[in-house]
Amino acid sequence: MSRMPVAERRVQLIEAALRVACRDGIDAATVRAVAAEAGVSLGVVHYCFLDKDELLRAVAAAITEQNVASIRDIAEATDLHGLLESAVTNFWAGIIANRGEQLLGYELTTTSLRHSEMGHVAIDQYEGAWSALEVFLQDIEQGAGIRWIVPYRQLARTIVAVVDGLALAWLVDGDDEVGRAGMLGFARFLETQATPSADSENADGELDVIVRSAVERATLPA
Amino acid sequence: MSRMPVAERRVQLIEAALRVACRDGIDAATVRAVAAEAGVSLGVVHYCFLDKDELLRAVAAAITEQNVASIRDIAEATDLHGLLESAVTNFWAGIIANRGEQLLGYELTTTSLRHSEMGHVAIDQYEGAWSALEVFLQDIEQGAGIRWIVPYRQLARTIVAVVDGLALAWLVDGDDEVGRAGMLGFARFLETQATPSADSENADGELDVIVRSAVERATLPA
DNA sequence: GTCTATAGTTGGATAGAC
DNA sequence: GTCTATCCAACTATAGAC
Repeated sequence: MSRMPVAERRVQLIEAALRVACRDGIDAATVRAVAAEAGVSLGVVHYCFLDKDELLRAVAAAITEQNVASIRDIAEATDLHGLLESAVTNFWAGIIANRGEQLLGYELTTTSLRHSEMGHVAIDQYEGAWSALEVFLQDIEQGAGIRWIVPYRQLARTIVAVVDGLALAWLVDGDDEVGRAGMLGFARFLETQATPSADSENADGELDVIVRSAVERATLPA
Repeated sequence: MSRMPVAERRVQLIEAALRVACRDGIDAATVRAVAAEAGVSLGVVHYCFLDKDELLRAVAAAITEQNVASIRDIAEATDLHGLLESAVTNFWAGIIANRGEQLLGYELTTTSLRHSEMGHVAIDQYEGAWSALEVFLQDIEQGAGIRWIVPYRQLARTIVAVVDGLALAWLVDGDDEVGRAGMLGFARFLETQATPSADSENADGELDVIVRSAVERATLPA
């Protein structure tokens, strides 16, 4: 464990803090617990980070980056329906596979909103998610040959809000299936927010989507 | 301050704890801080409550009851559109008027999900909201002469999820107007989940609603 | 019933040996 | 750079005086 460059040591400690906080909650992520998890002594943490809050901010940044990355990793598909369905399914699977991390995200948000030492953490979390989703929505327009009928940012905020709500409810009652159904229902709603783009290569198939959706009316269950 | 029945003293302490926690966050609601806020000495709190967690559980119950009550207090209106619009507007106003309490609700939820001592708090919060909304949805059916085309519970869960998501985003970025717009957009979506009931007294007017909504497509902004 | 005093823990941060 | 020892603050909880 000895003789390690500071930069490397920092990532080691951030990973240890992430493990502890995901497993036992943000309150359990004390400097002592993180040091023990990383197998280093107490002083090392204070040598690598100014104080506990700087360590927690680094952990929050790591989680946000991870969330943003998971938004980018979306399966490709030819039509809008299949694309949204697979995107939503994959995204939900990523959530329920990391309960501790998901919960930690909300703990970090509320902590940031209370304590000024945690400064911009909450804003960075949401700004990161909103921005990544804007890019994602633009990519879909290209890939599926559609145009969104509401502004990117507005739609991005809606997606984050619905996912947050479904994730919170799932954290509380643990019902995987209800959550998945809610996400799929939301995907159907999203279809109604798209219209075939003028320069679409397969405008006919896409037109079919928008017509169906207007008739069937999207059910947005949870 | 002296000579007060225990039951009365308990509500006094719960109110003090609520004030402190709303103002400074759940971590700041220590036994000491609550005692100081209530103007009693440290020992009194431990005399009225078994331990700190019992006090916090009582605070959580008070908040949940308050939330449930705010769901019941909904302005009356003749048609579905006006009813949903006023309900949503009033509800949102209640949220942004109590930022601290709203944030405390999420702090209590995450705390409950981590610490077994806080036991059923999170479940009680959501079960309470879901149940109250089920009753609300049934009342609307009577009042507006409609039938919901999805099960009560499912729709109730959707409402809680969307409100949670919008409230969280508002807590982070503080944009009252975007939040209000999101709520109103969601109200328009809810209209598409209703159909005129067979025994409606003014079936013609209600039919108009469902036809409009199917054509205009609900925009659910945030 | 109420208050003071204090026990017993925990955790952030630092000083100083190695 | 790393570890041990230690300080100091804040908190829960209780014991015992009044």
